[in-house]
Amino acid sequence: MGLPAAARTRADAVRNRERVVAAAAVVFAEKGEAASVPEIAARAGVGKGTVYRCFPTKDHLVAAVATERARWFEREARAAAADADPWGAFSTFMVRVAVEHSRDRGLAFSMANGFETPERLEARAAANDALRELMDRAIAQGAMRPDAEPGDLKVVLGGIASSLATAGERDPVVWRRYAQLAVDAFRA
Amino acid sequence: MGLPAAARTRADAVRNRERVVAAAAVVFAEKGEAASVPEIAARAGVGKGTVYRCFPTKDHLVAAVATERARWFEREARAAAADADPWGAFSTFMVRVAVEHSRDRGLAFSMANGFETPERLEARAAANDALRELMDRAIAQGAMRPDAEPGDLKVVLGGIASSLATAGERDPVVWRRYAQLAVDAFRA
Amino acid sequence: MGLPAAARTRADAVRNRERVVAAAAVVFAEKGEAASVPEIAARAGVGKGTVYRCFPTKDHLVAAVATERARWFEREARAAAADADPWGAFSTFMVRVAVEHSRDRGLAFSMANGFETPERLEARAAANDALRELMDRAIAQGAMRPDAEPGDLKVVLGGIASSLATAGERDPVVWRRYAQLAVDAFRA
Amino acid sequence: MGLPAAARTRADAVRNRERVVAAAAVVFAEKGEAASVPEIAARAGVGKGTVYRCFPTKDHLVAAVATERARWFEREARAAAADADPWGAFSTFMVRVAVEHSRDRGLAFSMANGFETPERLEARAAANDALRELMDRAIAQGAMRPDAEPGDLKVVLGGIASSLATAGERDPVVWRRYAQLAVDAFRA
DNA sequence: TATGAATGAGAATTCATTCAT
DNA sequence: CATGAATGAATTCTCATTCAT
Repeated sequence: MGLPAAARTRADAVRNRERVVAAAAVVFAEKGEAASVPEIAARAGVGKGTVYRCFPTKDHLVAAVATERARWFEREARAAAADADPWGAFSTFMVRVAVEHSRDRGLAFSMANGFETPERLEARAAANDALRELMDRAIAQGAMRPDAEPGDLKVVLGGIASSLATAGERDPVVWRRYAQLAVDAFRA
Repeated sequence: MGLPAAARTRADAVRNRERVVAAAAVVFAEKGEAASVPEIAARAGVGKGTVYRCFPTKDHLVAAVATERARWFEREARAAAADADPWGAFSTFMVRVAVEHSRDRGLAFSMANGFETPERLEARAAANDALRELMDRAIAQGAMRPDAEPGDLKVVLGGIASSLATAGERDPVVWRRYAQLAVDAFRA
Repeated sequence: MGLPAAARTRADAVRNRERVVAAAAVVFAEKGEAASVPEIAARAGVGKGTVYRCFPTKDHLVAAVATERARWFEREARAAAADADPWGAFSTFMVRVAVEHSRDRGLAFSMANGFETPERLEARAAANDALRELMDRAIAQGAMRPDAEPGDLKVVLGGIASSLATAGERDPVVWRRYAQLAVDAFRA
Repeated sequence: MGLPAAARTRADAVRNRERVVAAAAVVFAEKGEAASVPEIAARAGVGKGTVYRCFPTKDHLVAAVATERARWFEREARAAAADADPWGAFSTFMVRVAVEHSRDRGLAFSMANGFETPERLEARAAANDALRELMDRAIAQGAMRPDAEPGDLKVVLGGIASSLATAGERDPVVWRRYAQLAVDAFRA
């Protein structure tokens, strides 16, 4: 009873899709651009074919990872916005993102590569909006330089992330330090 | 003529080595990680075998390019140090490095990859010293945050570079803007 | 309603089988050897599993298409036999078959490939008989070479068909020309 | 002394190239379109890479086989032209070609597939010229239908060949019979 | 010593076929 | 039964590296 056959079958498929995306995130984190589909499939515990069933192309898989990341990014921005102090909110957000980067070396890679699917564009736009709100408040407060833009943050923080990720830095303390450096770059 | 055979041979070898490194720099600049040994050899006008005679591995070749870059980095730092104003010197240096990055897509790549040869380590150390001098003067002047270190610069600027390089940004004006952002991160 | 469950089910199965064969014929006609099971299933509006329920192997499906073709072949031969003039009947038949080939790129393929099922053998034998009758009358009339056999026709016409099909020739006028050439090969 | 280094090295390469083409001809003869590069390489006793070194694409390899065939075709036509009787020459040529087909099942395939390289086009044009001469003489003699063209022969004979090849017919007697049938199709 | 031919591991991708739902 | 998700063998092609000439 309950669900139609199609929906039930999908439970499995969706679960596999998620496993593939998760495995891809891990492998990208470890190998960067050199990650191969066979390895991702192996890590996910599925056959290569399954990966290609979910994602027509490797780039689509990268895009899926990136989309997931953009959504997480937005959630963090919205959560940070709860802070009453605009500059504090921004600062907190940056540090949180940096620390997450220290946990997932693939974050930087996946955010910079892959096919631009509609979902990805949408997720990115939403994240951008959330971030802009965060920044606009800090600018209105007078704490942030008036010409700052969300894109700047992606370049500066994303760059730092890829730099530390490449260097293999895993200590969150270090990441925090650089997040602060990045935050300072946005001071009024 | 005048020279003994051995000397002539060695002269040839050195010249070949240089040609290969130069060609590699160009190809890495154009193709980034996707540069292949055959293409580098062709650009250098030598056979693949010659490349492998000079460098046991592709990674050693990357290291040679990176070494060259580190030396250039040092030269730039020493040149900037000529400026009487410490903070101005630092700022100039950053912008120059950033603009060079905008011209050479392979710079970020070669600085982050490849085997760590002794020459490379040495060149890196020398560049580091030059940079530290630049920064120490700015700190003494009171313009730069006291806890800044050369490594920070590599993370911040190198990160921005890899970020912009990945995005395919070629406009030096944009690079300059981000260089300034990076400079500001070091303000006292 | 009125019918017992088993009968209804079987009716469904038969209908599915027909849909699959029809779809396969269309897809073979369009793509030739490159036709894939997924595409055939999609065109038939059924799942891949259903195709494999009807036909244990892709080759069995090809055989089914070929069987259909053999039956059509027989019908054409019988229809042509209605012509009072034996040689005219033969000639008409050849041209009709050739023109059909020009419309269906998969005809030559399906007639030359696939598993040899009993139905297929039977259909082929029936077609052969019909053709032999057509030819025997032409031989008796004295218009056709006495040693001609149905198999000859398959070689000559089928060969021309595969030749033109491979070349991608779609103009029925051209096919007609070659049909005439083939007919002449059988002149007494 | 004697040859420059480049020419000497090439002796090996040329020999390999020929081995690859020969192996390809054999494998195409056996498997038709289904022939794979790894199998061809194995048969030639070389690595896959060597095949791709000689031929940038599988289609280029097919083209090389076809080019070889076209040259052989021309030689046969020129040889047959030595016969004083035009119709006899034509007839002899057809039979010879047919019998060769009976020995090499890949002939038909390779003549109908693959990339159109300049060499191939040239070889084909030359074969065409030789054939046209043969046919023009037979037409002038009054033995051949005046509208016959070299292209017709390719369709008719090539078609018969692919038909017999597909059927796996290896008996030269049978091929001769069909060659005669084909010849008759060109009678005035 | 320089060359580039040869090699083969490995990557992306497709598709016939099986099987859990 | 029907479905389509999963599988993995096979294919084409690339490229770092070795080695005969």
